[in-house]
Amino acid sequence: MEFDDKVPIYFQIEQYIDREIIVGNLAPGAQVPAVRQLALTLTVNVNTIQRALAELIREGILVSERGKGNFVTTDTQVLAQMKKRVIQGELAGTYDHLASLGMAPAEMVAALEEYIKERKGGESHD
Amino acid sequence: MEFDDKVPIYFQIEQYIDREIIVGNLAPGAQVPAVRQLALTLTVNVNTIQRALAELIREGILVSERGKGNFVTTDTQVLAQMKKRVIQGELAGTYDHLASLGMAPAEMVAALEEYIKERKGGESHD
DNA sequence: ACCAGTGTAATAGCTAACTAGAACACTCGT
DNA sequence: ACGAGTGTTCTAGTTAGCTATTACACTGGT
Repeated sequence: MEFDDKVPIYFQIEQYIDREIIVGNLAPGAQVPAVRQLALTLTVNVNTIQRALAELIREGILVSERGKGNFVTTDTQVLAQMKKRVIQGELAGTYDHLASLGMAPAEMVAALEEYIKERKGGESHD
Repeated sequence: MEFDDKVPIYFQIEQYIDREIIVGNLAPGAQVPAVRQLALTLTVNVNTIQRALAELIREGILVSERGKGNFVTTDTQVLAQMKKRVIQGELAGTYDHLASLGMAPAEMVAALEEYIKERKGGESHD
């Protein structure tokens, strides 16, 4: 997996797992791949995986069962909150940044629409 | 100044100065505050300021004149490019993140509009 | 009882980011 | 020539993040 070297890997892994859950690749109650397996897949050290998972466990997103594995919580309330938090966080960051560039809310929407349009036009190559 | 401890301070300073230029607080040709002054204002070390400025100088956004100071370039072309790059980068990040959550472009626009609406409603407190 | 698979913890070492402090180089006004 | 203000460079030390490696603890199947 590729990481942005501007932000801690353990944090990016947290976000990665959040997304896997939101998208549905990891359903409520499902077992998360073993830490050693994740370490291989993401090509990072077990300790780094552990650090990411520890935070998710602390938040109640994951539940750890020693000797068995780590599992996605079945508390859909918690998962729904997490999803909302992730999306709101994304939008809030964009909003704040664009606002600090002197952009009005309406302009932000317009800019996003414009960006999407441009992106659709020229995404054949890569 | 407050920093996000998830990303290097020198990088956040780069972005801060980019924004000051885009907004117009730092006009083309204007002198940037002295490094020691910036260090005080932003409560970081001179070396950290230097590292941020060095990158901006490398990019041609700033021009360094030893003994005189650092100045915003008068090359409006470079500044326009920088502005576009900053805004596009912002939108691209949001787009990619939301797309990885399984969101379609139209939904992103809707989510942003929704967020703006909610924000307007409850931003009296703080 | 054993073993394979799992999570957990601890140690040691590396590097990037940041800080502190000092020294150096240049410009301008006097 | 000097001094104040500026950028530039260097050394030393701290901390956070990551890696490598090892050991420990628990579960479930045989």
